[in-house]
Amino acid sequence: MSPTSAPLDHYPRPGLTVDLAILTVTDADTDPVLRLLVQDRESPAGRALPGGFVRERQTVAQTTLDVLRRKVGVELGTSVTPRLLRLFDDPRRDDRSWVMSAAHALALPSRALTGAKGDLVTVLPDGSLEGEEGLLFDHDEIVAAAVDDIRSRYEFRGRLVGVSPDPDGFLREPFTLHQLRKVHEAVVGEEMHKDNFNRRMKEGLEPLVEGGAFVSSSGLRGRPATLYRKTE
Amino acid sequence: MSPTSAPLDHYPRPGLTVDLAILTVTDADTDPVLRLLVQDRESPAGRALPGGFVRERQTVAQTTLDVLRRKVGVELGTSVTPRLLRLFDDPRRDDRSWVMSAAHALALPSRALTGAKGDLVTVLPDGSLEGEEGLLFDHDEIVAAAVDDIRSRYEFRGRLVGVSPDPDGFLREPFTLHQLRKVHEAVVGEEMHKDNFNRRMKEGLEPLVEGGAFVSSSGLRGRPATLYRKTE
DNA sequence: GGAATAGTGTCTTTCAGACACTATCTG
DNA sequence: CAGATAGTGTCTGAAAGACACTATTCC
Repeated sequence: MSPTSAPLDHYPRPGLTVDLAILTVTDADTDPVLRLLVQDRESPAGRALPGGFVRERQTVAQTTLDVLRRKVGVELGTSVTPRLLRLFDDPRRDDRSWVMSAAHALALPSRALTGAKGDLVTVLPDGSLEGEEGLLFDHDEIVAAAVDDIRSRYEFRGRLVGVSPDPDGFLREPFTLHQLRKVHEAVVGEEMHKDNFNRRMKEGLEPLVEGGAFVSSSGLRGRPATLYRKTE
Repeated sequence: MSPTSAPLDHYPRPGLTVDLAILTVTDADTDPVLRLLVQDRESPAGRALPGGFVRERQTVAQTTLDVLRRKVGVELGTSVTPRLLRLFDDPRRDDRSWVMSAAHALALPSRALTGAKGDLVTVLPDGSLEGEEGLLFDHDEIVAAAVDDIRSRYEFRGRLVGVSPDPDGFLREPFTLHQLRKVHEAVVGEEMHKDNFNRRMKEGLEPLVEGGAFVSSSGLRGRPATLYRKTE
């Protein structure tokens, strides 16, 4: 960064926005579905991801919180951890001005999105959005990158690579292994073997055995399942 | 990106620079060593990575080529593929102006860096730079991220994860498995088992058997090694 | 008892890690 | 021949995939 000559501000600068692909899992404890927040826009009319400019001397993290508050209508603490996907830098991507987008993926539990402006659209197993024709700008690309990103964190890729039980806190603790598996299947879009899944997940979990903490998870019949919470 | 209201250019914009952690392997075919390009600077005096501002309506890729030409003194085609590491966005990281850095890692064969301005500093196995006191700005962080990045692409992480033989073209084809292993060891900073390494790498290679294409690789004595080139 | 769900045991396959051996060259 | 390097064969252990079985509940 920074040139060897003195004047730093003599050249035109790009506008910089933060666009957020906000992913969540609705009904995580009963019937989990991976969904993405999409909003309506007016100036270029259509559907798009929430986003906003990085204001003076603000960071990307601050801008993320700002977008969540002003555009999404959700107040969140600093526990939010957006993941940078790519920098979208085609100078013609917005014909009104020279604007780059720092595209981020953000995974939030659905309870953090109650009352959020926009629609939670189902992400289909092939990664496309149910019922969406095509988003504005290059936002379809951002969505594809965000879905790839979250799936790569939940898939059993390779073997040694550890997959933590519920890294994004979609489920409220404690939860059963059945519930956890259904969440993972919703995110990845593929079914998983019950026994193998449980075997691997148990390493990052500890059972609640205090006073028969069991629950008849998915329905009415059947043996009650052990409740777990994350270790550490 | 883009707000719902009309005026787009009314707010201050950040300067945006591209900083390059240029990694290479010197003497790839004889005695490979992982090195990083570091330059002297004057305005803040010290050592730093090459970098430069993104000029009007330019892309990151164009800026990368521009930095390579003007700051490094190397002319390269569009085959260059920088990898975005992080966006360094602390508003105080440069006290002269509001400047963000899109930090990129770039792996180049040493022959592409002949005559480059700056020093090729050895990257030690622990990831530090031999003989460097500390780079300007947050460039030490960028170096750490770049070394992690290239190592993650050469390590055998997990099992199924394929590691391609020479993704950055450090070696000129054809090469022996011995040469290839020494290059991987130089990048990762750890020794590897000869037999296991060969077994895995052979999947991405095909032997040259035309007319006894053998070479006495690492020295003078011993059985000559088979030469390989990458498949596809 | 029967249906439904939870949980365990274990066999097979795959592949990394490790070791030992054979093969082919130079001097 | 000895020394050096290239290359192969094979055993072991860890972990995933798959299947079958047992356990506990509600009806």
